[in-house]
Amino acid sequence: MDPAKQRRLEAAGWRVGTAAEFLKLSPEESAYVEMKFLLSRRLRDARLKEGLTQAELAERLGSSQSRVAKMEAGDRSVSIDLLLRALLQMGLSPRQIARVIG
Amino acid sequence: MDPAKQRRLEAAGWRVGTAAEFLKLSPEESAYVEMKFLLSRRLRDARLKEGLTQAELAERLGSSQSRVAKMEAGDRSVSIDLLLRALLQMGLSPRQIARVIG
DNA sequence: GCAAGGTATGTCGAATCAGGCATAGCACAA
DNA sequence: TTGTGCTATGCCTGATTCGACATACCTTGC
Repeated sequence: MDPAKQRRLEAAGWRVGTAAEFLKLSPEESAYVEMKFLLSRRLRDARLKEGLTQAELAERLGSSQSRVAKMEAGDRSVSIDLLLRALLQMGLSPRQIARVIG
Repeated sequence: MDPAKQRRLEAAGWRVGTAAEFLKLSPEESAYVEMKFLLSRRLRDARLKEGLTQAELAERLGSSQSRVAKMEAGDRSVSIDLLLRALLQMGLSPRQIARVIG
């Protein structure tokens, strides 16, 4: 957020902070959520790069369109395990995956 | 395995191969298992480096000694999610974790 | 030998996560 | 507008994973 906007909001009585602050996440929880977010975004990029729909990717993964949507959204019901398996299935190497989270 | 030993075994009628071959793992499955193994070994190293017993680490993680043993063994019942959370709890940064799997 | 401290293994009930279905939302062409 | 293709969301049910407990299995020192 740009500083000017933040000043305007705070002048209007709003408190401005990060999602982690709002949700009272510990540093470890924040890092976990961040890693998950990065992996989910990478999955979406990989799918779009191959010109696939969520349904097509789902079929390739042996899953469903709705689950792919949730994977890409970093939904609470999606584990990092699932994201990692999906990315490996998309042909990413462990090294490439490491670059995503590091 | 050293070549001489392999020759001896094969001369005795044994077939020699990798775990992945024996278990008929796809490349993706192999990579997944490998990542999990690397993470579990890193957790053990981190624990020993701090001079903790499994029980002490378990308490720090809000878990149990038996589960820590399984984490370090890369047991089937242990998810990569759990290993990642444990490593973050041990103070590793996402960057350090990336170096483990990459 | 055996006792103690640490680690591994098997099992359980509870919690979480999986895939799948239904359907809502959303953008765009006809 | 309506229809069509794609994506998002809510819920259900079964599978997996969780922490926990009991107990077996080492080592090491007595």
